[in-house]
Amino acid sequence: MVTLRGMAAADPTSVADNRPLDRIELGDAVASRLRTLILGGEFAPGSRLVETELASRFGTSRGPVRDGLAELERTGLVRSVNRRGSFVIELTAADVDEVYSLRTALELLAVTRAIPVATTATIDRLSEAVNAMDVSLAVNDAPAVGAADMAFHRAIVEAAQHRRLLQSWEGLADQTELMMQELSSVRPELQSNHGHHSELIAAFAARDVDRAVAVLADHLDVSRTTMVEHFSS
Amino acid sequence: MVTLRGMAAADPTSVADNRPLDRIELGDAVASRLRTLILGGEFAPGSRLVETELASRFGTSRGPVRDGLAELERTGLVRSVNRRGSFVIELTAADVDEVYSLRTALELLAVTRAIPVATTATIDRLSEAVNAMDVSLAVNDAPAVGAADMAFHRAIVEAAQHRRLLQSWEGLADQTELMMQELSSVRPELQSNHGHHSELIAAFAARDVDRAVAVLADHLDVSRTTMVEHFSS
DNA sequence: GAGAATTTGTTCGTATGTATC
DNA sequence: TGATACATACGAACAAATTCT
Repeated sequence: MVTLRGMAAADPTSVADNRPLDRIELGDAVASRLRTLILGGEFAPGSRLVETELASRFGTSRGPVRDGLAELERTGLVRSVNRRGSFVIELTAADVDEVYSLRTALELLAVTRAIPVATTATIDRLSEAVNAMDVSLAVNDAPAVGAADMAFHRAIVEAAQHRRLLQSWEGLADQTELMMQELSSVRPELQSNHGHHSELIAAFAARDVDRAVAVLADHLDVSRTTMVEHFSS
Repeated sequence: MVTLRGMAAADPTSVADNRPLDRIELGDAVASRLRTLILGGEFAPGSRLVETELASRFGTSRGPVRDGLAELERTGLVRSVNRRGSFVIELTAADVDEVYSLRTALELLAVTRAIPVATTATIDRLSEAVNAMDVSLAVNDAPAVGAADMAFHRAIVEAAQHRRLLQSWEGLADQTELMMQELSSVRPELQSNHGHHSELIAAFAARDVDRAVAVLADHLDVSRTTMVEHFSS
């Protein structure tokens, strides 16, 4: 029977985001906590993620754990094989190349679409992200620097107001952050390209798409080179 | 009632999707068959997808149905809201714009990376897809034309040998095919740009990246314009 | 607005497939 | 290679939330 309930529902993404933690579905909570554990190094790359073990650790049953693992598989942090289980991804130089080439394509599209619709609020958000990065740099908190760096890039992508673009980009964000953690734990001095970030904000303020594209492409290329080098050795 | 498991066991060779159902998990089977139903118009855009109804239709429990719905949510064909259920997406002109702008960015990256590593096998696969499209055009099988068109573009993306690029692109393929079905059911004469496809193959054969990028960008822009126009009215 | 019905989220038991000794 | 242990895939029932009458 056709009911009236099929009508357009509210935007699910806006519902899921800022909500008290105990109201979130367990599957999302599992994904969130497991993500933190992986990015924090608790589960090293290649580790097996056993459903029953995670279920008892998080105090739920295996159902929500399956949901959470599926979500993290979507973001690329976890890889699942039929009947064999789930594992934390292991990153090679080829993976770094894939992530950065794709991020470049996506973020260049993002600035192109973002600048024409940017407001002062957009600029403010970018500046805040840079400030947060400076603060974390000052206290030598490498994980926080990486997170702030990604927040900066996320702000650019969000400014494009392009749902599918953001979704694709999010499929690379966690993997990028994992790379950053791995790099900064060995070579903490290689973090940040503060100059690039400021230049990019200036290009946004001037609504100069060409310059923003050039700066961002250069910025990502520098990062990519550093990363590829690290993961090749 | 024909169950997925039962059907696979009874007659593994001739299933509706010509895929070996007995070797894949039920969740994937549900996703595959539900995708065909949606793209075939059985479930119209906006339709509610009730887990219990799908479970009885496919002869499984709700577990695999949930897995299948999650998979189709990943490809963008289905949208789920916490505690409210899953729905077939509804496409607006804004969605068309998003899909095509993102597809353009992804497929331009694809040709750029594919041409340097292309072999004669790559060219063959592209030609086969064009031939399949011609055959379907000759017999006025609109859904098959759309499927063959997407197979052509998929061949380009696969040729880039870039896992994450393919994954991102697949998040748009089903949505594009849904658009094509909706368009061709109303304006069947608007399908195909055969000239563009041949030109693109020529550019591949000549290893001319610049020309391939130009042709593909033009091709996608023409398609986008047609689509946006249709979905605006 | 309250209660009933429907539907989703969750839990747990069972069976099958995988890995190991 | 064969048997055993273990983890995942699936099914069925319970509980909570949303929608409809």
